[in-house]
Amino acid sequence: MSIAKTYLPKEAEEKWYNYWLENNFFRSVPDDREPYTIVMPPPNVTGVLHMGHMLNNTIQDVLIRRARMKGKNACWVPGTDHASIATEAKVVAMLKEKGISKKDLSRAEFLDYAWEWKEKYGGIILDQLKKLGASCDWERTRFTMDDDLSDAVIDTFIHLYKKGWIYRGIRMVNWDPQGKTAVSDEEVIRKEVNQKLYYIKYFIVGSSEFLTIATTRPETIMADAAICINPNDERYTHLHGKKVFIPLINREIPVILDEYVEMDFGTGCLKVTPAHDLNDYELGQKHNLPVIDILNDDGTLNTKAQILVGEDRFAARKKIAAMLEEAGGLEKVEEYKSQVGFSERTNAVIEPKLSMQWFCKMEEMAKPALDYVLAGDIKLIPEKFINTYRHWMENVKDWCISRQLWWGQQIPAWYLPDGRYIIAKTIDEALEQAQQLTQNSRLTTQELVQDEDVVDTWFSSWLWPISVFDGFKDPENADISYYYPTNDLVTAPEILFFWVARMIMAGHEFKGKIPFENVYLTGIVRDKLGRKMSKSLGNSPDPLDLIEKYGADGVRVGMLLSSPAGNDLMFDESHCEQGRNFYNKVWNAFRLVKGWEVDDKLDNPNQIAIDWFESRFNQAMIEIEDNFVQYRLSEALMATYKLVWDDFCAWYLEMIKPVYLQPIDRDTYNKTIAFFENILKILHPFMPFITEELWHDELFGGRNGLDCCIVAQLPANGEINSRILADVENVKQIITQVRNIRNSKQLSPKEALQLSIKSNSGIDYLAYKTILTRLANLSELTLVDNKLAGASSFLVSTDECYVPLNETIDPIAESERLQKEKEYLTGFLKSVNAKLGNERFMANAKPEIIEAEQKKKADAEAKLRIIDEGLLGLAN
RNA sequence: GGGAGCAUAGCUCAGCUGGUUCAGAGCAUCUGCCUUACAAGCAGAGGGUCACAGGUUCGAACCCUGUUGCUCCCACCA
Repeated sequence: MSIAKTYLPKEAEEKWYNYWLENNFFRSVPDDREPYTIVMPPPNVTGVLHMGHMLNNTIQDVLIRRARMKGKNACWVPGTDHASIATEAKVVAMLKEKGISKKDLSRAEFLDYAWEWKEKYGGIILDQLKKLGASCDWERTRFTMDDDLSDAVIDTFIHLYKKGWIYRGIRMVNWDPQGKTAVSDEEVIRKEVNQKLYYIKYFIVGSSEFLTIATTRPETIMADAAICINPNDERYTHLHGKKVFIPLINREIPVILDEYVEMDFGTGCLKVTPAHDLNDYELGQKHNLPVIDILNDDGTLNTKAQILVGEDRFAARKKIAAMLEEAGGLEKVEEYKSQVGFSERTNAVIEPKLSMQWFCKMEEMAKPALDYVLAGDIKLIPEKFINTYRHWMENVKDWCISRQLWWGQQIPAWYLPDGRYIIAKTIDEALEQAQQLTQNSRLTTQELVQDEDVVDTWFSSWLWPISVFDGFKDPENADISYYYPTNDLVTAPEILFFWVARMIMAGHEFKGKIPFENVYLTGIVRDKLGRKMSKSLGNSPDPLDLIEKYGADGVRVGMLLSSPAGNDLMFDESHCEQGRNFYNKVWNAFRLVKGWEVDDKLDNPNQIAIDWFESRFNQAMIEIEDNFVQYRLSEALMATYKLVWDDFCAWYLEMIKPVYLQPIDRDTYNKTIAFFENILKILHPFMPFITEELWHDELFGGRNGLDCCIVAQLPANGEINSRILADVENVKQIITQVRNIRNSKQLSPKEALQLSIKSNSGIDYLAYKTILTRLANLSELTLVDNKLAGASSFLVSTDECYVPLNETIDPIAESERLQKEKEYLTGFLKSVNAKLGNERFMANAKPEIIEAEQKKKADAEAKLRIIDEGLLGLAN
């Protein structure tokens, strides 16, 4: 039977994922063990797996799997977010294709379609995560619009309302004319855009004079309520108290005075349009100006505009400009760069719009949430985000939580015929309260109208760490008591405010506790050119294609290889290739060991190699653990990678590998299998599939049933023999040097060489004879007391090594080589001596540093002596 | 406009409270090898005035100041 040279992951991936599922390895229920919990940032139901998800969920899975293998009760809760705007937009588009308009549907009918859509497409992204190997407890899968979770949303709304933290008011909000809803400040993305600055003439009433204002939005002139100038602006004192005509529609508006206007910006005259600009609104409030809203919800002009009614705002802009031009009302047009807000969800240009919305007060909730982070109760990784977080929390603004949509939790406000409203969970409760309020017991539910709006999606996801464990329905239930607070949250810095900050607030407000201990903020996945990977740019590879090509293990390794926390990840497919090469290396190490035959009669000649690797492994375990503690996952992986590839494959296996077709002794064999098993364990969190596949191979005892790698326990810390580690370093150097001689003399690797060592360090190289002979391909190894003339020589620490060759050594060249080395050592020694002779150094440096310097000095002096002897020998 | 961060080999990044380890890793590169585990491999090698300019220090990639370039976050200048 022969085993393929390359490992093909596909079959194993499906087999083992199903096996894990069938045997409930992902399942977590409270027990005596210590819990380790992660709640997955719920991806949007509309989402398709992208590289950001891949990175995020790979990290979470590595953490979860490692915790599981450390004996913790690991629970990873998956789920999806209903994403009201995005989903509603998708459903509207889907209906449009069917020839159905949202307007023609009742709310209930629309929601039926939406749920149908969700059932059909909403699970796709979670299924994709399974391909990656995500070991979530799928039985705990939640959706932010599950009945329980929606109940929690309504309950918290009522709770906060009762506290006086939720209120209703007319405010200037960010209006998304495409989604036809308000969005929160955080959902507005500002981008610099090239615009035109139009200079428009406003004629003064009763005069042929005019003033000029500069605006980027000429289509809003019909909504102007005043022109504002700075009272100190001497250019315009003659305009005080005057009125001007709005061009084209000739409506009279006053000239008002306010120091808000910058004299040296533009023309120093500002058109005040309270309905369409936040500052203008405030200015309007101050000066009692009327609010003239000339826009419909979809961004077209309404009848109040008087002209261009029904035209889209951007079409109207061009037309107004043309009309002004024609009427001679346009002085000039300049190119101008300015910030424009775009909707995060629909990418439409945000329109400031005055409307009645629900708000949630933030100030009091922000305070404790900030304190948790500043006090270190919650750690942000990397720490640099603490500053950003603080800045936001200290300047937090009230949260506009209502959305003019149907997909989501409907606001539990019930309006009475007289316009007053009741906040209640059900219509019956509302009726009861309404009857009391109005003293009218004949009031019926027919007369109550529920608020049409739904709450912001984040108003449900901020409850996620609590609501997934039913912490609202049943605050003391076994799950929430056991799993909450969760341990790690892995998410993108982009949603630090949207989500992370608000979860902390909710955790404090509703549980009196932090929701998680550590927040690992991943970077943004970018392409090689540094551009953010996005669907619209088309620069993002399809993760499923990558898995198909490199295997899930390969992609996981690829994602992790260069992704330090908080730093952006320049994604390069070659990393996945490296991941694939890596598991193939493991596969081939397996093939090697698998091919060995054991002879029980043989003695073990490899004890020293075994002792060395054991120490090396234990050393690496500490290093890896340390990296995990610091959330340096890519470094933990790299340490593992080097341990497996370099130490285990390139050194250890080569040291003990029997000659072709020769059997191996029982002891070495068993120890090697044990090492390999440990390697499978530490690799498992990174590469779950191949490790599980090998774990069950006959080589490792043909395990079956519940004995799986996924639940194997990581090896305990073992002893580290630093002496052997140091000695082997010398041995390895000698091997490399001999190979180097062979290489530089262009000798065949097959040609065995003689090696003589004069061991000044006291290392007994004969103990390493097997290793040296095999790896350096020696015909003979001897220890000598004297220098060997006429041989190629090199120094490893203070040990002199001689390789006699069938050629005469050129004494001049050799002398030059030694001279060069001597020069370096002398210089080095000089600097060390300078330090040791420096009073200030001796006074200020730490003792261990001084000690290290003294050791360096001794080493360098010893080497110098040896070189001098060599030079002397050559001279004779 | 305010704030934060980054700048180290061709690329992606380490470099912990300043101490020579003539600055490290992985990948890529170059040379030689199809050596019976692996060419998705093996062996070996080369490669950096640590962005620039000053300063502090016995000593600076690391601390301070300035300059340049880049990134991100926040902000209502028409």
